[in-house]
Amino acid sequence: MGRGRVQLKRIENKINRQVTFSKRRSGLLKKAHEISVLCDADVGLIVFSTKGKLFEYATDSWLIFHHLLHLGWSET
Amino acid sequence: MGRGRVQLKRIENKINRQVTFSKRRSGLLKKAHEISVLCDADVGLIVFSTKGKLFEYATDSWLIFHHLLHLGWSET
DNA sequence: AACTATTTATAAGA
DNA sequence: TTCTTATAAATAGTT
Repeated sequence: MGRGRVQLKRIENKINRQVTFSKRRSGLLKKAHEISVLCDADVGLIVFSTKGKLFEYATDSWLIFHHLLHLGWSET
Repeated sequence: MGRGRVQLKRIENKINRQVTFSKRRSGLLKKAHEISVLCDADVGLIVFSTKGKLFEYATDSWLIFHHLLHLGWSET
């Protein structure tokens, strides 16, 4: 989107990478919220910056946990 | 987007909700992948359909796990 | 941090 | 349910 095409490769310029990260993180969290509301779906999203800072969205951690258990992840 | 404005509320029509879920899930996974590549970020995304079917995207589960440990989630 | 020119996502429709 | 198209929304580059 925007004024140029997106090349799906790491943005080498550090400033540009940080700015894009901030913009797209915001958009991603918004869309995670929208699909959960519109489609009544459980969603869990975690995003880490290069520096290890955590950003997350979750509809209901426990529902997701129960889903995972049902899928057989209890032994992990 | 599309031919009408989005009302942020549960789509009552089951067919429309399923169609929207399928479309938006695809878009969300794509954007999760894009931000991870463009911004060199670790991302974990899980989406459950109403029926409990799992869809997911993760850059590297172990990296995320290590991030979580660093944040003090080791006791959960 | 705001602004827009464009690209991208997608709601409806076929 | 896959393809198309009009339009809304996201966002890349700019200021």
